[in-house]
Amino acid sequence: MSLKLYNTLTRKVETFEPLGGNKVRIYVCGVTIYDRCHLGHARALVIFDLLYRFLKDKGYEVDFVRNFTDIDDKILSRAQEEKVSWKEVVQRNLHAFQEDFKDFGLLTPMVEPRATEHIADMIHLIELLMQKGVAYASDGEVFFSVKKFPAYGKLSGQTLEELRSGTRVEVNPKKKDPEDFVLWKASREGEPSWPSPWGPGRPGWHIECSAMSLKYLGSPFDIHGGGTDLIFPHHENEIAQSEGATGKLFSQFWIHNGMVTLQSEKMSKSTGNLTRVQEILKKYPAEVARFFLLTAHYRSPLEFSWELLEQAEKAVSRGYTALKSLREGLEEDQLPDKIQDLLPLQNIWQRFEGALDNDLNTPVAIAVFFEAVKAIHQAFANSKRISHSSHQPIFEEAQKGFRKIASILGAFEKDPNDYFQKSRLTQTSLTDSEIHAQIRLREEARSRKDWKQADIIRQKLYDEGIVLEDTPKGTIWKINF
RNA sequence: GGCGGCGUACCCAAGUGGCUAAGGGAGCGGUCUGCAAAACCGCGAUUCACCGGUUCGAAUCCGGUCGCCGCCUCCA
Repeated sequence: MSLKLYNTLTRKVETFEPLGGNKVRIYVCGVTIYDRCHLGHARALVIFDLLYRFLKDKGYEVDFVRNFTDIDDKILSRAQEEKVSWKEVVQRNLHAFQEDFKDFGLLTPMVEPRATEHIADMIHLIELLMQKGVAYASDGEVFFSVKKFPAYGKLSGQTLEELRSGTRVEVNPKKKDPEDFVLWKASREGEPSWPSPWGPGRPGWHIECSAMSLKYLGSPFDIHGGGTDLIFPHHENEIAQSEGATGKLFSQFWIHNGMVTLQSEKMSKSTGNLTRVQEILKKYPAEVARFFLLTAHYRSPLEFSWELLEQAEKAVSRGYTALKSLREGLEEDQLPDKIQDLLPLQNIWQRFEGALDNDLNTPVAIAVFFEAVKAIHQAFANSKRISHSSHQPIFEEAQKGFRKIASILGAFEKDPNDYFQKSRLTQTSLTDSEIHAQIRLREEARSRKDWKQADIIRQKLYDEGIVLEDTPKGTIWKINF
């Protein structure tokens, strides 16, 4: 099975083959830490995390780099607004990032470089660009000369003229051509600055990603990722800088994820049209958010609403319910003696992998998972459970497949009981033992057929966010999301 | 204006030339249950924005129309 990915550079789905044998090198643009992250950031993080997991599973040795932009105009203006130091803004939002994403199942990248820790690398790169004659200094600033790089526009599919016609920003008079972009900025009074051959200043936005990716991955490397909104100008400029400096191809694949929308409009920090990760985690486990982000293909826009998140939660619960039956059936050696339809349970991993091989088609991959979930439910609902079921090998195989799938999705990895009972803090103030005490009281009421009292207890728990289910094995409880 | 993409059931979402148009959620009827919940069974798009065309055959290819979105400015 070979992985096919849509390459923005060629605008085609292409078979992915690493440049360096078994080694895959990926660079993904991370976030600028001037504010709390919203769901759009989460989507990019989750999608590239899935790709990372999938490549590792295929046996590749993956060098995965994801940066933090910790110096730029927004950070400075935020610091000014709040009358705190820019370092404080950075530190606070870095903590917030870690807090927001700690339960998202994001694998730790090989390196998470920060721009401010690579100033020297950027200066070197700029010097190299100056030597090559594609960059020029002007009054303490350094610009990249776009017309010296003939391939400019190859990623965004636009010619220089086309890009020019759309120019809406006022032109910095220090530039020779309006499309030139800044590599190094002169610092103003009170702004952070680093010494450089062109005077004290700070790096432009694009140069950090070139410097850090080239440093940790070399070039060419395999995959460069980020949101579609980064294609122009950020990634276009990265290509210009990196290829201009090295004379070599920068990245062979460019993968871009679609935007998360809110009321059909792109989520964006600058417009305030957003839902923060933090808000979502108050109502749902991170796992539900992660699952939700994978329900659409990564290149499509994904509309967020609380109703859609609720739908995702229902789906996750359904999955866990099946995993719970399967797990307990195997543990207790009480498995169905009949299975109506074996197909959905066979080769689930292969079919799941096949879906992801097709340009990371997570909706199909998830559908494969749910076909198997349904088959488990059917078997357990429509057949007697016996010990030493002749179907045990099939169920064991299915469980292995589920585990493998879960390890790629980064969801359904928990003990189902933990998912149902511990996956978030509810509004409930009740402790485990208090809930069990209530359940025991209700059991007593039920045993004397005092249905009224039993229902009062159940309703009381329901009001506390706890749902009871009476099963043949006794009453169990779940958090009601 | 340029570039890219989308429009599939009540909602979300796959399918990119040919088995009965996946999967999830909601709804309705039924089974189970003291009642619920969960789960199961059944129902639900003769149809894929619209109009033409190509083809033995199209949601899938081509042309046009309408509507929506992203980028062209900081942005995942």
